[in-house]
Amino acid sequence: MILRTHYSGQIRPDMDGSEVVLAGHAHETRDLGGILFLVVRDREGLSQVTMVAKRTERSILETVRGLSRESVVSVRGKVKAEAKAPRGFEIIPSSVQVLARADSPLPLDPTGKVDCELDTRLDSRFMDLRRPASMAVFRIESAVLQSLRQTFYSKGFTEVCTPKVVATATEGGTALFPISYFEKEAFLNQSPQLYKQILMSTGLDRVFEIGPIFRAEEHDTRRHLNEAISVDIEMSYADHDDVMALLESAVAEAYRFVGEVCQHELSVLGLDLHVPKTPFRRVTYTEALDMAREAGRASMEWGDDIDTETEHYLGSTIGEHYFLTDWPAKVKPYYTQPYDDRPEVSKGFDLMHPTMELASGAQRVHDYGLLVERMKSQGLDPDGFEFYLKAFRYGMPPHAGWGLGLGRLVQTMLGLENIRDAVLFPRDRKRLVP
RNA sequence: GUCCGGAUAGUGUAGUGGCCUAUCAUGAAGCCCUGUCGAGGCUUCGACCCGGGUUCGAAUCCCGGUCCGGGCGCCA
Repeated sequence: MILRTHYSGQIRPDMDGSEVVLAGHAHETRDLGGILFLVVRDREGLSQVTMVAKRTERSILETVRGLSRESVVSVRGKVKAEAKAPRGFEIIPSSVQVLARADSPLPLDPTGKVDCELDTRLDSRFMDLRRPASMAVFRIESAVLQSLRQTFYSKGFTEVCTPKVVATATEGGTALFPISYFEKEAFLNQSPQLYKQILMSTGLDRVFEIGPIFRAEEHDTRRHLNEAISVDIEMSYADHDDVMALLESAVAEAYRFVGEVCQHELSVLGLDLHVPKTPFRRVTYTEALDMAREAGRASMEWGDDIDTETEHYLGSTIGEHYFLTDWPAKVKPYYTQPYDDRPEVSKGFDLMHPTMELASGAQRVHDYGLLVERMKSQGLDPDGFEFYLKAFRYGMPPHAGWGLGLGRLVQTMLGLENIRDAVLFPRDRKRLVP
């Protein structure tokens, strides 16, 4: 049984006369009485199947007339070049099989004739993804992942998988999800940070991980989720400048690659992708604060975290990707390396899109004594971190790294209003299903 | 968490106290139609988030709840 020989995108008018088998969803049928059209949709597009009533087998006509929208069909037939047909060809069927019948009414309209709200779409995500514009986002996301992996492998990185179930909640200030782990208390990990760093003491030197992170924060915005995919790297014998260079080239290359391999998806979305120019502008925290103050847009003191209003002002002023560097040490985590000559300033950085933060990273503290001291000064108890600190006592190379939010990268690349559009099955404060 | 806005057929919407037996589109069922491509024409079906209150009368006003959207906060 052959259920498909060609996708829609592979059929062309010059295949006139050849037999093909299409399979997909019944996008719509148009019955004009004497002539009947069935439009079959697969992941590459639409194909029209044409049946002239007088010249078509009765059983085929009955099957197609009884077809509910979105039923799954397999159509065997001959390609006929036809100027009157969409895309210049149509299929004259010799058989039409219904592989699965769809119920009616549908939870939303995949043809796009009637709008639907994000919440409705997410409730029936399987059906939403039949809309070409929704599917295109995730085929592009896949290309972004492929590109990022290619970049990392080409630079000598090893892909790793670190645990998502962890024992300690003392990693930092963010809220973690507690879970039951046999007789013990455990948590879902908020970041692979500590494990990436432990791996730097092994001599593996360059690692990356693409995996989920979990944050139990009550945030409820169009750029936050409680489960996200983080693209994380850690690199030995490198400083913050080295990993910023890697980050900007990885991001720019992802844009370039998507533009090359996702032309169909980009045209479905009506986008003309602009590859950001590297190197990205570097703006120090102090410069950013001065810019905002001069414009009367900031009431912050040096040392405060940058608030959303200031972040948006900077983004709209700068207008392209940029790095925010040289953050006050006290607003960055304990593992962020301070400058030798001015310890109140750190080698931490954020990668910013004009609309939001995409990534944050730093050169890390690799000196055991300094790390313990920094932990204590941020109110953490080093005893809870023994599994981590141990790796710093037996020869830890200097290293640096970053974590990049995949959803935000795709969201900003495609100009999506809500990060939920860029995640197949988003998890937020309210949504746990599907 | 907080502020602002919202919730009407399966979906998307109109409707600011009586004109609502609730609009339109899409959909579904049926009929007509040989080139549709958001096909067209005709008929039919299908809805006011939940609970209280005000009023002669509530989809509409008030209170509480639930859910949704946006801003901010939170996000080492």
